[in-house]
Amino acid sequence: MMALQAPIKPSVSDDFDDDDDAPAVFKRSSSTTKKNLIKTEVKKPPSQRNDVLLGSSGLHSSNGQSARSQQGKVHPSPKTSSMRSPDMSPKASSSTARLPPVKSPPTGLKSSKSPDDQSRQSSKQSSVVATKEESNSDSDDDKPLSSRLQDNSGKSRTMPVLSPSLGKVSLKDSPEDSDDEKPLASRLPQKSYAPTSSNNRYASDEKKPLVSKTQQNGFASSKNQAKSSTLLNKRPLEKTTPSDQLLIKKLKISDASTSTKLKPSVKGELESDDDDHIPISQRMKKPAAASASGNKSSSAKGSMKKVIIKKKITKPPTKNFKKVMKKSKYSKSTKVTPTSGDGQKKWTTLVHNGVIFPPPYTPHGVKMLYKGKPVNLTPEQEEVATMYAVMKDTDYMQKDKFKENFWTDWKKILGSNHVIQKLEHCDFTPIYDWYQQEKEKKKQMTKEEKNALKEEKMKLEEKYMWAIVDGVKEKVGNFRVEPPGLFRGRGEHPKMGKLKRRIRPRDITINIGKGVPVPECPIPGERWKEVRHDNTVTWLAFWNDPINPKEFKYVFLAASSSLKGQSDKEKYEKARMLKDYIANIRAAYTKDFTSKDAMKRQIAVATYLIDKLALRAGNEKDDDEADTVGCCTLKVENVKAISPNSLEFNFLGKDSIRYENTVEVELPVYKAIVHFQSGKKPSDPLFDELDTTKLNAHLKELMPGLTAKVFRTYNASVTLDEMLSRDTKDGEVGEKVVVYQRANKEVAIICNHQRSISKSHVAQMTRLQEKIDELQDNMKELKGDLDRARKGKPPLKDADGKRKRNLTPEALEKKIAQIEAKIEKMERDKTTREDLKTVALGTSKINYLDPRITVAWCKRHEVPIEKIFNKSLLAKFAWAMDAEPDFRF
DNA sequence: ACAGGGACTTGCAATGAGAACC
DNA sequence: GGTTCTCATTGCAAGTCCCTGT
Repeated sequence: MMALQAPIKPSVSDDFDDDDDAPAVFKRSSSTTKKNLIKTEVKKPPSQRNDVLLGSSGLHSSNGQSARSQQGKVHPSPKTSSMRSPDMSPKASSSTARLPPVKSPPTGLKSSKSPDDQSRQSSKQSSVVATKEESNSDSDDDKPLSSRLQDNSGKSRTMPVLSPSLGKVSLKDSPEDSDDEKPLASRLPQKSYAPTSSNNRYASDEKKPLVSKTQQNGFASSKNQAKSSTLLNKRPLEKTTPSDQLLIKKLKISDASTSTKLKPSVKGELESDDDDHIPISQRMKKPAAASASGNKSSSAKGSMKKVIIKKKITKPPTKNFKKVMKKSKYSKSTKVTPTSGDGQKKWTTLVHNGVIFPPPYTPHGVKMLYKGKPVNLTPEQEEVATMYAVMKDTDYMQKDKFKENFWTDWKKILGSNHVIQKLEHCDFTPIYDWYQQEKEKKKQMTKEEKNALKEEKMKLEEKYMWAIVDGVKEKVGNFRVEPPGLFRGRGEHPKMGKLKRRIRPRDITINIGKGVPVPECPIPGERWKEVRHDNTVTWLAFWNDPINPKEFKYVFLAASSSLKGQSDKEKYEKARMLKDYIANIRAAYTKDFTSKDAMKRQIAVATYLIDKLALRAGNEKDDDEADTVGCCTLKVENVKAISPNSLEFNFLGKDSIRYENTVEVELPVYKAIVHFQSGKKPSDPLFDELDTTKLNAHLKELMPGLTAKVFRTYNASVTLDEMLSRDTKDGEVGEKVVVYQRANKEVAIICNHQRSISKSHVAQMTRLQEKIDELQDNMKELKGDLDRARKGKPPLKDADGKRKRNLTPEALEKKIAQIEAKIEKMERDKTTREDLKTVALGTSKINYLDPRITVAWCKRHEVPIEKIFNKSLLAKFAWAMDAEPDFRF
């Protein structure tokens, strides 16, 4: 509950500023999350991910290594899994060396009934397989990538896109639900602009359900459209074009032309907005369009137009307040501008209301015990004690580092003469119990009460939710200032448990358009640290992170905004561009595996790993962060060479998620790794000549704008595109969705996106099995009845001794068939669930899979887009909704 | 070259809300 | 109609990578 908030008093906070520095040394003992723990502790089976939590309870076992030593830490034995191959490039497989040989057959989810590991493993393999289909494998692998690649490229590529499709696109015939109005507006524009490829129709307001709109527009849903789409399934053959280059350039270029925007906003609009709302719809950046089409520049500019929409709002009664909108005056025009590059102008006018602060702390007065006796605490002291008390059943309480850091900070607030002298003698239970009660009370509130609260909160926050960027109303992402709390670092973070002090207005820098009113500081008597008018950045506000004052916390627009959409699109365009370069890049690094120049050799091998395994770049980290690594920071101990040519990886990556994988690599790579390791200690860097700056500088020579992370996007999207086109068969929508999920899962595995097993997983599986058993018994009985019925006998009595209805054999057969189908479906669910228990599909969907692949596939196969994208993804990917059915990554 | 500031993307977990279930 | 389950949304930590000043 809210109890935790603290008064704005500075006190707490200030003190801590300085001490961030925690001790440099820390041990990495247990892992933080369960996962981690587990991972470490348990050894898992083969699959890479292994890890996850199995049983663990949360204890941590610490291995106790010091940070530095950490390097030396030992990991559990790795398991080998097969790997997946990275590249799944379209054709893939074969050639790619990347892929490891797979042994097992691919198969889908079904197959995987096996136990987890297995399944997981299989899955990976499957991927591989897939790719390999043709397979062959190994041999090829070895071959020069280039060669393979070439193929790839040749085949699949499509470069197209550029042209916008005009007609097709969006249409939305369907009336919108509620707001027709809006939609129209939005739609119209699109069409009109058509040429641009993407126009975003963006929903204008987030408030409104984008979904609906999109849906409507959407393709799949409507038959008609669908049809049309189906027609074309062709994929463009075009090849790469210079356009790419342009694209790149554009990236850099600033868009000078900013377009016009419509009415710049006026001041106050936001506030007032009550009346208006609605946003804009479409905006898209034309740039995109442009990009797509090769020359973007010119066209882009020209095309802008603005649309204005007016709408009225219907304010829904309370329930939907969220959706309420008003008519908006801001419309969006399509403006050109790309914005990508840095230094470039990102906006012309920017109006917003700043940020909202958490409420001050309200003391609850519940006394904790010290050596069994109640203690009086000041509100400041109580606030921090409560933060700690509330974390009683988290894994953090098992960590000495957490407790130590907390104690250090809390002690400062208590003062040296306080009765409380040792954390061990503290008993926070009374506060914990009070907290649980509050939680319970909250849960018990009636719907009306809950709604009233919600509405109240909404009222308070509404004005902060929106910004007007170049005349268009856009949702703000995180307008709430982070409340004070105990820092929850992931993994063995040396600063876990430290007090994250309250942020005050004087910590915050506001960025807003010139000439518009500066947001009023919500806390009387205080003021902002600074007000800037920097239109080369997209943040609306920032403050220094209290835990690490060198870092910042920014307030940005929401993912659904056009600014974000634009850069998202650029990201994918860059990854698509890589398609045209990948063959040469692979050829080049393959050649350098044996270079005499050590740095070159390291760059080659690192690039290979990044390409093949989708590893992250691996920037250097400070000692006051969790000890995790990426490609460039791999340590000798993280890779084990297994003769004749396999590498076993085992390290903690981003978020301290363990990466475990054993892969067969090309012999020169194997030899190079062995060489890099020779004469080094386990904790020494594997790539001693390398860092991400050098690596990226090199990549940029191969393709403009290329950096290590582009490979992840590329491999993820290529894999999806390929699997979808290869595996989608005619059939029911549900089956197609399964194909999609399978591809999505493959990508998640490639990217090592994990999630912890839910607490109820086992119970759920058990329940499912029980149901299946029950159905099976049921079926057995029916079969008996069927036999009897065929012989003209009446059915036996049921378990309760009651008489059953006398059914005809036909009826019984039908019933049996139904149950069989049901059982089958449940078995499938069970497998899928088991299979996905540690795989997180969401991250790749949000960050790595080009939404146009999905949109095009949905159009081609008449799958409603809402089956794949939820409401927020639809909003985020509004820029991709008019992808042509034949779009290929 | 390089360290470090700075801006933005990516990622898992916690929350919350709605759907399914009993 | 309340409870449990699911899935979407939010929160914020943790990466990547660019850029600048020295």
